[in-house]
Amino acid sequence: MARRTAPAAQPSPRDRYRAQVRAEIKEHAWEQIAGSGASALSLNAIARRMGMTGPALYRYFGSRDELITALVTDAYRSVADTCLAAAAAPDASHASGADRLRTLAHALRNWALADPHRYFLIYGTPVPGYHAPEDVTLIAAEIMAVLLDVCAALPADGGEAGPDEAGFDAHLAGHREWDRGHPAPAPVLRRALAVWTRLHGALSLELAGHFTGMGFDPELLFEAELDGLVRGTRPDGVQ
Amino acid sequence: MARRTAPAAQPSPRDRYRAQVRAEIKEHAWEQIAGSGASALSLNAIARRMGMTGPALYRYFGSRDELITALVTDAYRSVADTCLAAAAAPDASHASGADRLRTLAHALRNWALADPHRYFLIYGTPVPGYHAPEDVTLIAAEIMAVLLDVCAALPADGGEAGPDEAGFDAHLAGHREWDRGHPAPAPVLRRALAVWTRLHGALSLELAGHFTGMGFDPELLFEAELDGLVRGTRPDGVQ
DNA sequence: TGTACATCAGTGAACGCGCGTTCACTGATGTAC
DNA sequence: TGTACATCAGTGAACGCGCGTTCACTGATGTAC
Repeated sequence: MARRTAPAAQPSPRDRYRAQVRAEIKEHAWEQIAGSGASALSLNAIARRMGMTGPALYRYFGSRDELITALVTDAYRSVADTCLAAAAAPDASHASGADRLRTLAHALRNWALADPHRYFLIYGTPVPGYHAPEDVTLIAAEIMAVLLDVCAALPADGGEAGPDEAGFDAHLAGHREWDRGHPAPAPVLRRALAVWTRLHGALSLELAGHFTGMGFDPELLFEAELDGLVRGTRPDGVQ
Repeated sequence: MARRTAPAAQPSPRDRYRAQVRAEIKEHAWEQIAGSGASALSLNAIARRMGMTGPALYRYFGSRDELITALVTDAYRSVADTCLAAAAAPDASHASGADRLRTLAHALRNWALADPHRYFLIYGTPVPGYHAPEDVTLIAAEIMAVLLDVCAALPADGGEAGPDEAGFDAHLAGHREWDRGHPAPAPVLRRALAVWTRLHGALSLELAGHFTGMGFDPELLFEAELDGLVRGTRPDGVQ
């Protein structure tokens, strides 16, 4: 009983080594993705770079797909942790909703800029034939929950919505299973979705290089969009 | 002189055949991209599907990269033509700026939904190591020009901009080489960029399947975002 | 209208390459008594 | 403390596969006189 044969027991040196090699494999995988994209990920190439032979990697990952799944899951975990940390920053409790949203957005942008390929592995072109495991949908829900919390803390949007905005609010009121029981009213849900899609829109075009050669600073565009989101669609919403 | 040896002369039967086979190769290429993604594009596989041998394709495309370039260029041309046609619709001259923007946005969405892989080939994860030819930057400029025209025709945004929005306007006023001489003031440039990034944000997340399982209708989200763009950031802007 | 020639689409063999994955194995590390 | 055994990381050979690309060629199509 105290023999530490239980699966969650203290890690043995061998376990420690395994975890370390697994991590090293993933690091090399990220480097390779950065250089040649996710679909060009090659186990043999990774092994070569690590001074090992290809088959050795099968001790650590059952297949190429399993490795990709681990990378995707790690990426999701990383962005979710980044968002959670930003929303729970030391001064978050004293901060206004607007400041919290700004902090969250900046954290997301910095995360994306730190490793664009990691961002695209999640939010970019879907890898054909690849289906994400269920874990990531849970992590994605964590991100949505944080986003909803922050948006709920924003000052209410005082002005009236446009017809299609109001229509979407009405629709959301009846299709909000995804909010996992969050008490926010439909306009807040819509605002959270707007935060997601607008920040992604500006960020992904920037990362993909669509603004290069246009001359303006993508960061300022991001800030301007964020400004609009913080202030709400109507100026009355300004606190 | 009249011997039609000039390059732009009437197409001979052989030229016609060449063009037809080239088109057929590209069609099969698109099918393959739809199934396995752009990076898995294989000349041999295309040839097989066409009942030919691999080397035969080298009569039509000098290399795999040349084929991809042709696909990218075609995709850009197609989306640009779609936008141009939408902006120049028969009733466009009588239509309000708001209606023209709606028409343009809907045309873009339909174009994207008709072939998501084509959309992602342009706006998705950059193909690593691939650099687009200069043609496409010219086509991209055409798209921006249409967008600027339509946005310039919108009723002015009556309300005052937020600090970061105003800051970006000031920045744009000094970094507008990309507008190719369009006379619109900076706020219009900003609005055009917002149209681009917001529609792309909603559209790309929808196409990538990030909304599946959330229960709401992505089209209504698109409409709501479009609503906000048409009405401007301030309600005073409503015509 | 008919013949000689040039053009060029497509073939088949071959090149070297890298891939994912399996399998039987060696040898080092850790465990049990 | 020492010996016998089990575990397991990593190797090397092999599997079948598909890839992009080249090359010399065949045979049909079109052109010129």
